[in-house]
Amino acid sequence: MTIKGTDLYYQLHSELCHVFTSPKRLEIIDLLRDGEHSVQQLGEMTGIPQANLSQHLAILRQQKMVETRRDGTCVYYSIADRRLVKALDLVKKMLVERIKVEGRMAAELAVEMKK
Amino acid sequence: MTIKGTDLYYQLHSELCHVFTSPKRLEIIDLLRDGEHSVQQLGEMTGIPQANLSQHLAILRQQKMVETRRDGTCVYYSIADRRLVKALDLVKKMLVERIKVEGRMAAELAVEMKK
DNA sequence: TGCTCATATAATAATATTCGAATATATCAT
DNA sequence: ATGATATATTCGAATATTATTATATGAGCA
Repeated sequence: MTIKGTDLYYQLHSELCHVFTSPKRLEIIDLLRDGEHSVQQLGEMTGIPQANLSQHLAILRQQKMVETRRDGTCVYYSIADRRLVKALDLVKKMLVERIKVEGRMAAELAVEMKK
Repeated sequence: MTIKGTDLYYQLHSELCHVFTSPKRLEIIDLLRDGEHSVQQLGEMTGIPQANLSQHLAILRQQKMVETRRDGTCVYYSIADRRLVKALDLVKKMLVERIKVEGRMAAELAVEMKK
């Protein structure tokens, strides 16, 4: 008996991936990639309003994508599982490659249209 | 000049990841993992109604996650970029591991409560 | 051409997600 | 305890996503 391939599995998997479908959350993850940051620091770096930032961090927490450490009144966030970064990097590579190809196509099209 | 780290980049990245946030799309991707299938076959395997299936396939197409090949009236779908599968497998591993840990915790909790 | 099968698209209703404003909690210093 | 700072939560409105029904396209065949 395994959970793989069941409705419940796909449900949980999609809930996990839901974390990736907000530009703001991706930016937060990117900032945490090289080490922990406090909520305040993240706020300054991203410009996201406090409440909204806290909401996004709550989603990351719920999916156990980040860990927190309290120091006084500050809470420091960090990546909980490096595979998260690895998975995102794979998708990033696909994206960057596609943008390059499309950029090239756009350039070629521009040349064509001059003729 | 690079697109990485820009608002546009995170926007595009989140749109790509949007593909992963539907249990049905994850199931479709899983079925295509080992080779192409026609829309009809996918319909039979998943039980998803034709129109809805077609909509999900359209989203996968838009994000260039799948390729299509026409043979007569049938359209065969296949994975366009293997990194897609690789990225999903990383997330899957995280998920399976977590379920195992939580299952163990639930079992321990049950034992505790008997006492 | 007209018919049928396979697939795609459009429109709509139900549902889920996002963000901002207000409020609550937690820690520290006085 | 009171006040100040940092973070979290709740609620509601705007927006986006999903599934269903109906309709359209496109290929093959009589």
